[in-house]
Amino acid sequence: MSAQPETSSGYWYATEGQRPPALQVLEAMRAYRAAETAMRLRTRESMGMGERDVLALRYLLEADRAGTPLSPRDLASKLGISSASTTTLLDRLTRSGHVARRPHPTDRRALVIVATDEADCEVRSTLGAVHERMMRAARALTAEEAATVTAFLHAMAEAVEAVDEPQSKARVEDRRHQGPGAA
Amino acid sequence: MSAQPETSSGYWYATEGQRPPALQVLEAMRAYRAAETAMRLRTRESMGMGERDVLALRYLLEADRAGTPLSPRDLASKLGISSASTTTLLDRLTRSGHVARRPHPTDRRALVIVATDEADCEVRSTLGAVHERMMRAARALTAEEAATVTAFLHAMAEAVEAVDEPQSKARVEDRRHQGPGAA
DNA sequence: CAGTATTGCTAGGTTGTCTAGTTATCAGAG
DNA sequence: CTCTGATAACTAGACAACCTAGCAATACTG
Repeated sequence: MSAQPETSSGYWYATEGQRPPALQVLEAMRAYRAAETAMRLRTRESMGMGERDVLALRYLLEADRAGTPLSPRDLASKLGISSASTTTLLDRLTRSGHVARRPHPTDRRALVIVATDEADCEVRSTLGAVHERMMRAARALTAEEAATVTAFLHAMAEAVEAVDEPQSKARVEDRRHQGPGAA
Repeated sequence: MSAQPETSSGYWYATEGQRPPALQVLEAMRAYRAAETAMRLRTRESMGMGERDVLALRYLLEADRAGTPLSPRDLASKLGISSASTTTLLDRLTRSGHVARRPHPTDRRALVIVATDEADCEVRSTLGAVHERMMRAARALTAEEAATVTAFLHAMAEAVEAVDEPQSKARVEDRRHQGPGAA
């Protein structure tokens, strides 16, 4: 976690005891990410399921609430896994009592996956509190602050999303020598 | 993994005129997380390795730069995996030429893992640009804005971290007993 | 009604993780 | 110095979750 200063920037705040605000921000991002990852791990363990199962359950609950239940196909595309994996995932979730397969009202070869009340309660008890706390923190911001944070997060998402890939997923040897020296 | 936030949000506050800023913030958080997840997936595929391998490589490079190289044991605890998994992980990374096992200077049963220059270049070329863009976005903030964002992120991390309240496990009877990743 | 597309499931194979046990080395007690 | 327990990394075997390929049932279309 060494946040070393950019040598090119030349500014260094060591004597003031304060580092450049930009570094503090990025470090806060990292800290949040770490905290979230840890939370996910705890959830995963507490519910005795894998990461994907939790995510699938969240999608299902969300869809249930929205009144647009999901089929295994929808779930597969949302999760980015294959149809076969979705079948086994639903087997797991069905066996553990979190979801149920219902026949599709109009398409007799399709299914509708519904989350059980137990799953709803369980997810709510583990993730609802977290969401509530996050919401509280977000509500504590003034409108201006919220706008600042939102804009920044969008900028970050854009920064992460913009991938200029001069090289495709070809072999690695091709780009072993181009160090952008951007550090 | 682009979803429906734009449509739903636009649909939503079109009549209201203003949506609660807190919701916008939380949605921006979600959007950022999705973008980052997608980026990780791209990186993972571009480098032809698993998620953990990339993370391990980042830890190793970071430690190398800090002058405090890691042993397999350190890596295992940082990654939260077992000693055996670490061995196979190092086998993979060694075989692909990303790291090398060196003898520990003082402890003859221990090892020191060093990342190769190729790995350094590779990670820099894939993640360096992203980091640079993030840094630019962070630097674009005024000191006040940065303070706001930092404080908010810390609040969020705290919200996510404090999850140790008693959960009702009443409905949980048929869960697995040996969850993956159990420490 | 025939032909194609789609849905979910099954079979077989790959990968990454785990637990348990082994070997080599270290550190401390006698 | 030697013996004993702890530690570091590795090996072996098993398991969970994913994938691709292919199948039966059903929907849609000409």
